[in-house]
Amino acid sequence: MIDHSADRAVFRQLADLLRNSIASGELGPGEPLPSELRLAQDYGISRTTVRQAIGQLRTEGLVTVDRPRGTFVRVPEAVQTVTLGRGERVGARMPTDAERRKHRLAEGVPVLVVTAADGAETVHPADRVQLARP
Amino acid sequence: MIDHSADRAVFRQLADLLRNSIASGELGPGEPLPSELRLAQDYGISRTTVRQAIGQLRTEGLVTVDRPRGTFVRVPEAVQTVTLGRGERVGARMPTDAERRKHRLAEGVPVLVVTAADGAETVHPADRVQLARP
DNA sequence: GATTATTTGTTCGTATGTATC
DNA sequence: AGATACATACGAACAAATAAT
Repeated sequence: MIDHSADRAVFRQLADLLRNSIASGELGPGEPLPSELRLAQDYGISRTTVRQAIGQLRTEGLVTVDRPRGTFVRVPEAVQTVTLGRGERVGARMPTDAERRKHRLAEGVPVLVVTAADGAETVHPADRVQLARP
Repeated sequence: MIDHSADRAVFRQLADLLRNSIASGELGPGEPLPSELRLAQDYGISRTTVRQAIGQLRTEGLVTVDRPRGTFVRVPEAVQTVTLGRGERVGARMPTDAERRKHRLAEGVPVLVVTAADGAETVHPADRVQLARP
């Protein structure tokens, strides 16, 4: 499973394995990942390396951590559709730490930024909002 | 500058300091951050903790790393505006590791996902593309 | 061109804290 | 109370790539 002589870093290899398990449905939404200690023992690597791999998946928005219960495959949020006004433009970026706390955003979730004609910006959590052209 | 007795983790405090320096323009686009070793010495913390702070800024898309030259404040990309087709919807999410490499996306950059009426999805790098309602 | 110094990347180990079961 | 699990922080070592001498 893990190839220590490979070019790709061990933590990236583990992230790939876990990502594939999620993509294939082997690890479904809401299901827990094995604990960090368990993964470390199973693959014969340190807990530090396991945490790097899980950190990768967190930044990708694939898993959420409920400390100290465990790490779980993210469950998709209900998506609300917002209609775009005339002449509005849409961009996306990562929120800052302060924005994350303010809007209670999960890790790895971008924000949609809607810029009105007058330059006013509105921010929407990208895991709960989709924008539609009428 | 750093309060070890504070509630907020040391690496988050350092991330806040650096983020403020960037927001204020004290550290302008393209300018290098002090080296990890330098930051560790200046603030009397370990390099591990410095790396956590910089990792935070990387996931927020504020800095890019050019190894081993250093870590730099990100320079904004030229934005291309794409017009939305009729009935198309727009979402955003973080790219997977594979998508990042495929589209040569920098860290901390989300993708805009345009879903057509027939369900077909198109992906745009959010640092170079803005969507407009005609 | 070769060597050295610098800087980030990866990985290990250890310890302590905190919240949950 | 005790075990479990994630968070934070320290230290150390080596690799790899670039820059400087």
